[in-house]
Amino acid sequence: MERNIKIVIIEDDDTIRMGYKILIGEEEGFEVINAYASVDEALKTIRGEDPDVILLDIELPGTNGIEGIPRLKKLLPKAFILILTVYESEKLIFDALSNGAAGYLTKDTPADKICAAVREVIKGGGPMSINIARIVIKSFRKNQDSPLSKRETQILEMVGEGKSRSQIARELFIDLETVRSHIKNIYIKLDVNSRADAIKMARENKLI
Amino acid sequence: MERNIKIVIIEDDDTIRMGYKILIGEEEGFEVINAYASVDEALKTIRGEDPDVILLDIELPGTNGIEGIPRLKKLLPKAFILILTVYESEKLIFDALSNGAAGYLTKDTPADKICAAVREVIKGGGPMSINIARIVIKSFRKNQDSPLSKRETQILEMVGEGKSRSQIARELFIDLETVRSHIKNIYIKLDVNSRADAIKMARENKLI
DNA sequence: GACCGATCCCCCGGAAAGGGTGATTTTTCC
DNA sequence: GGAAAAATCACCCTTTCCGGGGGATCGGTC
Repeated sequence: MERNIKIVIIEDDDTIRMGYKILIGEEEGFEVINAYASVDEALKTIRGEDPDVILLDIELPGTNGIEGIPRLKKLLPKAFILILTVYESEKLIFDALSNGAAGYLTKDTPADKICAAVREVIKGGGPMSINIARIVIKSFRKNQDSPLSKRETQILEMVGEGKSRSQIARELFIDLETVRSHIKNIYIKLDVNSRADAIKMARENKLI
Repeated sequence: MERNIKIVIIEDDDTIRMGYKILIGEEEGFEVINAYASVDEALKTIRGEDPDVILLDIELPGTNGIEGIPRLKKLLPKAFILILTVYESEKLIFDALSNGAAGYLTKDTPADKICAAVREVIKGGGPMSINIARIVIKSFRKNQDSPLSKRETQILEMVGEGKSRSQIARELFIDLETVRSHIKNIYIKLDVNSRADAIKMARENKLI
């Protein structure tokens, strides 16, 4: 028989915290070794508990969940952090994942699905709630009706890589003046007059 | 009773194509209205078939799946495209999703899971195989042990937004010369000597 | 005391950026 | 087949920026 999966819960709402603790603890193969009401509290003693997975809320008193991720990771580099929250904003999801969260679940997830996600994360997966996956996929999607032509898009991408006009000209085997023309047209279409503004506008509208 | 979900399969391997066609067709509520061996073939007649979901392979003769996505989307803007492939490279996943794919499944997915993914996609979800979700999440993650200091990272991010030294200086309320020093130090640490190379290096290593 | 990070200062020359105004050719679309 | 859009190249101009070199100071940290 395999060792139980050790879980720590960090969640400020008493009812929810205790609910999860009981529900997940009942599951075969899981062991909830502790449940904290804040990251700050957890940081004091969590090291010795050496959990496999940390279920982490985002809205917390003191250090919030997003900021908590790197701190927890520092203490427990091998632990997986699973975000468990009501928030579904693109920015929070992005911040959580770039800070090192291994998965992102919303709070409407039933206990058995949470356990499935925990198992998945241990196997190297990246569990996400359905609606989160939708947002993540959407964040990749380019705007299908861009005002820019293919060539313009391509050149703007290169501008976004920090390349100079002459570098772009060399790489595309076209004249420096041609690159200039394209960039000028891009500026007109996006109604900007600098590289920085063009990049910003393009990223905001997912043109690149 | 609800209308059946209309599916078109585009897959070049005869065996796999027929297999999916039969297995998915058997499922309650699904109707496989056609199965093509290539995108080019499909583009000719798929419009009239008006499918709800297109299951699309990537490796195909002629137009490949990635290039096929925008073309299919153009004919059928309301259809969802689900990638079904053996490939798990970050670039392909990224390209597929940015071209407008609604989900990404690997070919080890059993037929009933494919059907579940189809239902999910129609409800606005973004189904992904477990291993794909892992790669997607990993693509967000920043390098936790960057050689750059916080300030340097911040400035490099701004460089990546196409901002000039003086613009960065203004926004951070520091001297132009200070920005210079930071950028010089970034160049030394990353062993580069231009903005473009610094951005490239930083993105490749997920420092920004 | 040594080291790093953040801040600021000076030199230099060449390259790059952006604005204006044009042209030609090829592609695409109806 | 003809109009529109896209892609290509040209030359005018001024201002700014870039990267390389050399420094200094101050406050932490180890």
